[in-house]
Amino acid sequence: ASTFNTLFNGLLRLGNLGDAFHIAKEMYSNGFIPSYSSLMSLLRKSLNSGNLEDSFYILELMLRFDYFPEEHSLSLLVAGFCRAGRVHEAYFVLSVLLGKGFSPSVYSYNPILLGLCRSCRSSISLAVFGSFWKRGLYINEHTYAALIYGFCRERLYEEAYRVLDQMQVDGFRPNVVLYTTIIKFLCEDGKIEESLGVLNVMAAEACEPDLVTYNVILRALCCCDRILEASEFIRIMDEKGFSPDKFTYSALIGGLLKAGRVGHANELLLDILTRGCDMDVAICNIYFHGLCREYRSREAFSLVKDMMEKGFAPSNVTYNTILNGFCKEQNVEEALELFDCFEWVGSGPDSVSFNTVLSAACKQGNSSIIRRVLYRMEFEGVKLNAVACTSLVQHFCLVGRFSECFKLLDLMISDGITPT
RNA sequence: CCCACAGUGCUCACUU
Repeated sequence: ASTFNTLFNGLLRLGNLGDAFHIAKEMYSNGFIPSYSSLMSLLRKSLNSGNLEDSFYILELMLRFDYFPEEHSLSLLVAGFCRAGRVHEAYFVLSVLLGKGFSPSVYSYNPILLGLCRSCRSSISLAVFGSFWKRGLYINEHTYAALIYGFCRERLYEEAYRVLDQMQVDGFRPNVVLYTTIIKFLCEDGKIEESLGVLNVMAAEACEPDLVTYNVILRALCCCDRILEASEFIRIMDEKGFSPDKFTYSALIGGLLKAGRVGHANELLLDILTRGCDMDVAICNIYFHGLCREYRSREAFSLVKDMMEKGFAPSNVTYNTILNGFCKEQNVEEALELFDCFEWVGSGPDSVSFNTVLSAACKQGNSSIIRRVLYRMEFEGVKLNAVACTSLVQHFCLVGRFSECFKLLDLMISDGITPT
């Protein structure tokens, strides 16, 4: 056993997690027991490296030795799965632990509730919450917040308000973040009056709105061309000592553009850009988008390159905007070539990047480009989503290839993609 | 003791 332990700890210290895990498994099959602290150390390192799979198996091995994980590590694993959209696995981990008599903390089960809510399964989330409640697990304001978030997102406001009431009955006070969440969903759903009502509730509850709250409301007001009310809010903000940030500006400009106030939007945009304090990507992207809308996408692209020389860091949205511009000008083939010219950030081109070119190719009926885009998506591991499927279905219907349409519909059903 | 959980802007098809 001491040989194994020495080896295990050495590998661990070297950061060779794979082999360390292997040794631990060997120990298990030979009837030796590694120490709790060394297995926890392995789990922590694995989690820090961001590998959920390995971490999962390490935890599984620990459970075979009847070791429970540290709360913090467990929450990292659970939250990691949830963030990756793998709520199922997170839930599985937690239920196994519950079955063994372990009592997880809010940090481990709140992410599951939120994960369920993010995937539009708020009712299930509520049921899970109910079962946790019955087991007597402690809950906190985030527990309620997750449910309220989910119900609002699914536009089930009655349910959301019910949870909000219950929360207060249970002795928790809703905070700014929670109220702002509700306000945001109401605004997105076009229920501005109701969202302003929530603002009044906040005032009654002595809960002060913050800059985020105001940014949400300003955007909503600008979107439906209620500029006077927006200016009134700006005055109030000023009175309260809030100074606008980059979110405020992009919310205002974006909202004005949505309302078709191109002139006002440009005025504000140029004002900010020429003042040129710190260049914000999102605000620059709005400008690039404006150029592209006027069929000046090449100009936009050279501008991006020039600005990069001066230290500007484009985002993937910047690149997607340029792609969209090229496609609008019917240069779809060239847009596809641009994929290799961009210095993509993070995990590379995303579904919007591909959808932009794919939908343009579908509109043109250019099956050669469609094939190449699909191939590349496969290669990059980007899955077809509702937007991509809709574009393709439309294209196949147009060219009379109905069998392909049905194949796509099958794929959508099996992948759980909701048609629009 | 610390650490780990929720809210805001910019880009894609359809719809209009």
